[in-house]
Amino acid sequence: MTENADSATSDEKIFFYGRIQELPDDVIHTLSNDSVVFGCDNCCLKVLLVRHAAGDSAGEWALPGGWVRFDESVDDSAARMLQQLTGVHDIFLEQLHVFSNVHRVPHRRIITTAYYALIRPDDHAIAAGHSTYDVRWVDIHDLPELIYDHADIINMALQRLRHKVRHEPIGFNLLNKKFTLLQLQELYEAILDVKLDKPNFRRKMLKMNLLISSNEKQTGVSHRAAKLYEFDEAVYHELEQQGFNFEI
Amino acid sequence: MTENADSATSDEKIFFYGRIQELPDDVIHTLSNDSVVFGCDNCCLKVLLVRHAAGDSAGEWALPGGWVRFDESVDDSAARMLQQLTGVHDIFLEQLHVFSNVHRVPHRRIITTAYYALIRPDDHAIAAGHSTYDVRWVDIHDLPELIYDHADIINMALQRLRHKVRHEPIGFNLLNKKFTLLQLQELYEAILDVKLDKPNFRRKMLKMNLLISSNEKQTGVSHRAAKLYEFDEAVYHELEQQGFNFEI
DNA sequence: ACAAAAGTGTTTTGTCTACACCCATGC
DNA sequence: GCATGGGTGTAGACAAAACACTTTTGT
Repeated sequence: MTENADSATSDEKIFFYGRIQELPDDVIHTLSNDSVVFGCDNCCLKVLLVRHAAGDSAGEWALPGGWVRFDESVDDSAARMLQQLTGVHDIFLEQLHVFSNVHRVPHRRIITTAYYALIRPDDHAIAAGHSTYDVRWVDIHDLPELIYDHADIINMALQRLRHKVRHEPIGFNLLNKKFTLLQLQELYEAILDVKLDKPNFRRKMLKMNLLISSNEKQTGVSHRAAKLYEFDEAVYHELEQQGFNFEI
Repeated sequence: MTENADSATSDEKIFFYGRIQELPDDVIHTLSNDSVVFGCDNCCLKVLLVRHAAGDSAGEWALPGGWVRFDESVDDSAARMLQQLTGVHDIFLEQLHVFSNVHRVPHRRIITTAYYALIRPDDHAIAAGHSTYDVRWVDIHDLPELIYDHADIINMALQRLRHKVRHEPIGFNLLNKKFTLLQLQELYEAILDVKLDKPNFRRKMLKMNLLISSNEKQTGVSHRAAKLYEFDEAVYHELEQQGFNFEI
């Protein structure tokens, strides 16, 4: 993963690549990346969107994205972009799909590899605090109009997230390291847009043996404090080898 | 889907793009496609590989692949390549992953979008009958050494197939339109590399209501002829809307 | 008759669901 | 003491696994 975040000029290259007429020399001009960054706050599923503060594209919302440099893989370019945007690395980041319709960007041929990323509440602030551009968490039910095919990209990302979250324990990447069972349940309810039965959800989760019960408890709540759990990645990978099937 | 299969020169462009030093003008020079074409024969899972008959790459096996033209999407480029290779269109064809390591192809920067395809026994002959190049079905357990990162690509495709086949009824694309329940079972056994219980498998399948029982029976077998079934796509899409979950 | 696969039935075991219930804590 | 969520128990419906069994057909 390349990591030369010389912000001043790099940021210029990251956002709204489509609108920058003079491209840098070190990028592949037909290839970009775009990321759907999911976050979960107050039981709402949100997506990170960016908007140019000024210029002819002012006011238009888009997914954060950037160019692919000659000296990096496409995956790395997406990770670099995310690192510059959120300040966080080692984020859950996976390829979603290549969007390559000939006319997806007017007057240009730009093929984009779309990614989806999951980030924890602890890291939300960093993302939202970007200065030069308008960067904002937007509720998934309340998306503005977006440039190009970015709405399609979000759509597919959401479908993929919904599907994947039911078959693999990736949801944990949307929670802080330690969480209560109810938080986990509410996360699933937010993503899948369903109501789940509390006792049954608890049992199902606990029976999988994927949760390490820390000895800590919730603090600052006006009711009985819940136990905090952590996701046990090691056990998961073991079980995975044995053909274990995570199902929610 | 573009369909100008002027074989003579087009075939030249399709195979072994990596070895062609002079690229055509109408393609994006950094972008290719590669497809893992799965077929199932005699209860064996196979992959379609190609080999140059002559030249300095003679004897080296590779996935069938080609360049992406300026006037087509990447998906279309893969479909076109497959159509030229197998003579069949409307094949099951899905994006797998973008492979973009900087050094995946020596001395060049080529980013490939990998696909996986499923084709029916009825169409195997066409594929294998290609003239100019060596095109061959190879058992998945008996793969030769492959150029570049093509082994990785097959690996990922196999993983994806195994995963997907358990959660979505895509396996039917590897069988002819009409099939017996045992053929279906053997298909699953070949893909997943497991033994399944016949009575239970039958019941599970039939209970899903995804099979139309034609009134025809198997012919030319030296035992009681089995009923032939067809996959009912219409019913599947209905059930899918209602949140139906195909699980094997 | 026998082989080979088609197809059915049954018992056991476990898992999912729905819902009733008690527990701990802050206000 | 009551609201709020934490956490447990349980009966009934339902589905999975294992395996014994009968039926049909070609040789």
